[in-house]
Amino acid sequence: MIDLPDTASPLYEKVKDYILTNIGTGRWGKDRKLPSENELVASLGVSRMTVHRALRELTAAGFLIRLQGVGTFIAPPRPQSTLIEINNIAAEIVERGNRHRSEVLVLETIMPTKELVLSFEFAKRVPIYHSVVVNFENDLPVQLEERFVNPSLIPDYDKQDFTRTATYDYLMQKTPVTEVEHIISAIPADKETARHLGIDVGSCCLLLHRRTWTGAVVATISKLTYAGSRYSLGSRYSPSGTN
Amino acid sequence: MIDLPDTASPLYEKVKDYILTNIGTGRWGKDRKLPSENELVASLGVSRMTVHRALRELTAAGFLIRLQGVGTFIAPPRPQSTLIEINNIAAEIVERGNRHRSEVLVLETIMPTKELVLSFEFAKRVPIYHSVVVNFENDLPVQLEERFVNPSLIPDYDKQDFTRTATYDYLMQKTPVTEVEHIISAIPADKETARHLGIDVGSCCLLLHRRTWTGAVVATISKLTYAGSRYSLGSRYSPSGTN
DNA sequence: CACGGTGAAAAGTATATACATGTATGTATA
DNA sequence: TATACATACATGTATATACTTTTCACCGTG
Repeated sequence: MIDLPDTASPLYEKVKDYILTNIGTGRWGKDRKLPSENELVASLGVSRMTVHRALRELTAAGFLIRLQGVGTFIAPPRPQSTLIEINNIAAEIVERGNRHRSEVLVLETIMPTKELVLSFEFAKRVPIYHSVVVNFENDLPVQLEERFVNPSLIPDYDKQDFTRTATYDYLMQKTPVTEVEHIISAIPADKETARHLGIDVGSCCLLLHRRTWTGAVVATISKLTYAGSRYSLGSRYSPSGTN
Repeated sequence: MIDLPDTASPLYEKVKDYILTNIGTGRWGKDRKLPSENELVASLGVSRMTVHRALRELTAAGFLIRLQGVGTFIAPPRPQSTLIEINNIAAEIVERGNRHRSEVLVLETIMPTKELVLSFEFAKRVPIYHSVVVNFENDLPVQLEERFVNPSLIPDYDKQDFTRTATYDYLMQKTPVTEVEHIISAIPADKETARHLGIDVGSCCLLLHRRTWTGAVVATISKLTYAGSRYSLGSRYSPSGTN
């Protein structure tokens, strides 16, 4: 029977520490397989639920991998995935020390097209909010922002003054985002877009398509068009939080 | 008694969804206080441990704040930064079930231009590796990849066969990346690019500029050009790992 | 040898129960 | 009036138990 330290911290934390220490010192490093829950129960003298909680939290934190029916293993060092951060354009502009202004072209309630109903994953056709806003950086239009908003999650969207609060800020304030989908592509500007952004028809634009979820419900669908010559999405990122 | 959806997901997940939805729709938004565990037990007809697990996980994910003896509250909205994951193009193509092939156009050692010396943050001018590769998805060229590589970190870059190993894979294997910088923009294809990607001069392309660091040293500089009509960067992301 | 069944072992989920600990509030007493 | 105590209620932790789901190894049969 192994003794856990006699500190004030809760038992499952002690178990977590015990496991992390054993991983760190390589005691289980051989085939990278940990003792089973029941073995830990026997060797540590705590209940299975407590061991389970410790293992579950370490798994959520990325230290372990668990396979039902097989066992618990030390996770391989994190596979590299490089990330890009997409920020609130209003905040970005202000952060660069420039002036942000927006112009509301459309703010209305519409019946969604069949496509939109599908994108929203609606069971039936219900009215949604629709807004089109142009964002300016120092009086130069840089982004055309079209949004479709689920009224069941954000009820008063159509009554806001988006020349004062950015649409993004309002949405973030109103509903928690649990999931985000992004698609970035490059497209030539159509007549409408060109007019609003003050660029030539056919010139290159960045198109950022975004869907956000709150729980299982699609909250917003956005089409953000950036004048390619005036804007780029940038980020600097430390994969493993080394800072 | 409230009915939870009759899906396959475990009960605590349904409870989490139920709570997130109620937060999203603002049903509890008034004083931002949630029903107590015991109230949820009564209204949902599940055990307290199950409710507790749901609440604990949502708290860990940053949606809730809990105070012992007081109650559970909706957390203030986080400063949201949405992330896009940029993957290895070869792996992405294979994952879609398509065939990946690459053609090496250039693989050489060069003296860097003054601009590159600055980008690499070199103190003096030293030779670097330079490669240009076209990546094909089912024999359709989708990405033109130009890389400049720091030889002090990746010594044998110029001796590799990049029709077999993707440049990305080789680099990731050779040196740990501690930091990544990305800039995405939309540009018209120049003559050279158009020729390699088999598209018209002036048609829209996604340009992804990337620098990677190993410690304080710039390891690679890449210029990835995607045919705008054939490729888009996509991602789906859960801000706080709620899944 | 190939195939399928069967059971053991592992993690996953759900519940009932108990007690611990922290907070707010109301009440009795000095 | 002010302090101390009792109490109710909130979340936090720990256990015992039971059942489910998945995987794997073993074994017998064709």
